[in-house]
Amino acid sequence: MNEIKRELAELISTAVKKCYGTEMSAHALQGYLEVPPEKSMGDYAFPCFRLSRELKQAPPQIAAALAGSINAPGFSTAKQMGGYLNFSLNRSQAARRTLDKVLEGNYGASDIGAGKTVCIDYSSINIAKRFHIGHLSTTMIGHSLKRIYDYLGYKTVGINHLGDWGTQFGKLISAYKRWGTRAEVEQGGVEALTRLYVRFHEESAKEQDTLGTHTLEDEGRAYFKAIEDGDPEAMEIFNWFKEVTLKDCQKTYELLGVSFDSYNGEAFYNDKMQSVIDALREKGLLSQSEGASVVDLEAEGMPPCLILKKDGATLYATRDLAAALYRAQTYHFDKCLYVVAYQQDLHFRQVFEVLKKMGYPWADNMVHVSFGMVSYEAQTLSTRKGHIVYLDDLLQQAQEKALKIIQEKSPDLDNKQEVARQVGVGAVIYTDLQNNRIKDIDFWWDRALNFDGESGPYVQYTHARCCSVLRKAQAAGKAQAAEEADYSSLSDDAASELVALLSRFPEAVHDAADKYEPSMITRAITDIAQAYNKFYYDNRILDDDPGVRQARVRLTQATRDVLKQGMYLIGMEAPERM
RNA sequence: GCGCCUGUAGCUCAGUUGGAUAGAGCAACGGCCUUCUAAGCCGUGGGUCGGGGGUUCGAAUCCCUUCAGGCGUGCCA
Repeated sequence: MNEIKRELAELISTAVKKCYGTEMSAHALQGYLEVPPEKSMGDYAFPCFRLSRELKQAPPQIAAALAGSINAPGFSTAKQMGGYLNFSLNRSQAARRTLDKVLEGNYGASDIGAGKTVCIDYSSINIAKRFHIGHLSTTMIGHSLKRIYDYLGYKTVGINHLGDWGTQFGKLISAYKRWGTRAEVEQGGVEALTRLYVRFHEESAKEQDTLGTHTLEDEGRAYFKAIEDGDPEAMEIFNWFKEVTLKDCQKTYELLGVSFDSYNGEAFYNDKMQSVIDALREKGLLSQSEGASVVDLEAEGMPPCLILKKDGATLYATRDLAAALYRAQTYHFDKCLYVVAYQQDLHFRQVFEVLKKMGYPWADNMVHVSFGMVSYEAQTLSTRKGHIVYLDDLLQQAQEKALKIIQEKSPDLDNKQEVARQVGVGAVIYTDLQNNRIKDIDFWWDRALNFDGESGPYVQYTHARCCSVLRKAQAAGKAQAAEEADYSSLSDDAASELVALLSRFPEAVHDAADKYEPSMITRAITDIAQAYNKFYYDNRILDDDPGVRQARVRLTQATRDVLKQGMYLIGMEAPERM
């Protein structure tokens, strides 16, 4: 994966053999290689403490012995520093190799996923609810993971597991039939549906307080029963509500650049649960407890998994089991990811455990990719209290702010609206994928709309800056053939740091996939942008010397490509001017 | 009560399967545009890595314990 590390590991392996006569696999040694805390110590370090036991010698002596027997001119020098064996790469050569590799194209891509399928369950919106900031993480983490796995050669299936089942939809139909009109819903979209739903609750509460009756609640339940039974009128209205919701959300998805391969949600699995229940019975896993049918998980240290209520109705877990089985049969996945907030941690552990008990070997390939909660100015999000930030409002504000800055700083830009969209939306996405997903997010407007420092616009700006330099290079007809580049001009600290970061980008992509952590890519491109900006100030790219100029132009090209690819992998667009 | 997660600079967070003097950004203050995009760059200040034990040549990282916060804990999803 990282050629440089691999070769260093081979050098160490050979040296160990030569000095001590001991066989140590380069592959194992490679894992020990690390980056020293300071540039002056070298580019890679090998801690010899790990070998002292086996080689029966003190670490500094091992380091000294190995350093003495390593001789790789033109590649790297090795020296002993305390218990470390430190390598200083030949910077020109490292630059040449890294840039050649990056500029080949598809840098960081891989075929390790060839022939394998990953299902990703993300976003999973609820019908008749507006898209708000609480839905952003599942949407963007899932979308990013899809792009990352695609890039590593996997076949990916993006699934929007719609929340389209439950009594609330019966209530919604009841409310619509009592107080709603077709035109109102056509025009108002999800907001109109939400108003109807809120009114239902108000009227129902009023009814119970003043009359002590439950006519509305009963009516809502009856309509849900009608949906369950496939009543044509109820189904017609319900399906229409679904369309209205999806149409509304589609606008936001388009803005975010997010798409799905399947919208099979809870309703879709309605007729697929009986076979799950039958299978559980057959395998003798179902037991009765307090009137309900459950799978006992006491041995696994978990509360029982509820499969059927005492009235025989199915539950959330039943539906998720049916969905898992369907996905296994339909997609033959090698991995099935659920990008869902950590509140549902226990639920997924139970469902996965039940699948395991059912004897499905693929049960081990189910992963709950959990993430933190979103609050708004230190308080819980609440639709009813109006303490909420809708995603389209956030994206709108972000775009407006971006446009204002563009008008200030780049009044001559042609496609201001377009760039404002890319930058505004990019800022929101970046912020969402900036930190480890497990962290809770407390939303504050000023933070969300921060365009300075470590931010989406910062990375985009650096990319645009690269593009600008490259345009100038092109315009001046100064683009030279690759062979003429003088890589020794990339030996300064700023350039070699940038080269080192570029060389580690493929590892970041792999790590992000392994850990289901898009933020690792966000961080990698932020570091690269920082390194480039430093390099940019220390050096004049379009130097008069053709060889120097060519080397710096190539480094700029490589930076642009990696930034663009990295942004793509987290779902950001990369404007060429801003 | 029990289970899971989180705790690092004033704030938001990084910190690679344990490694060298714990790093960024924001905020504060001070510099840098007659040179390729100043949404940028450079500098200054700022830390009992929640506390206490332990393992180790070495701990922010692993183990135990304790404190604080969040989430979950049977018929919602």
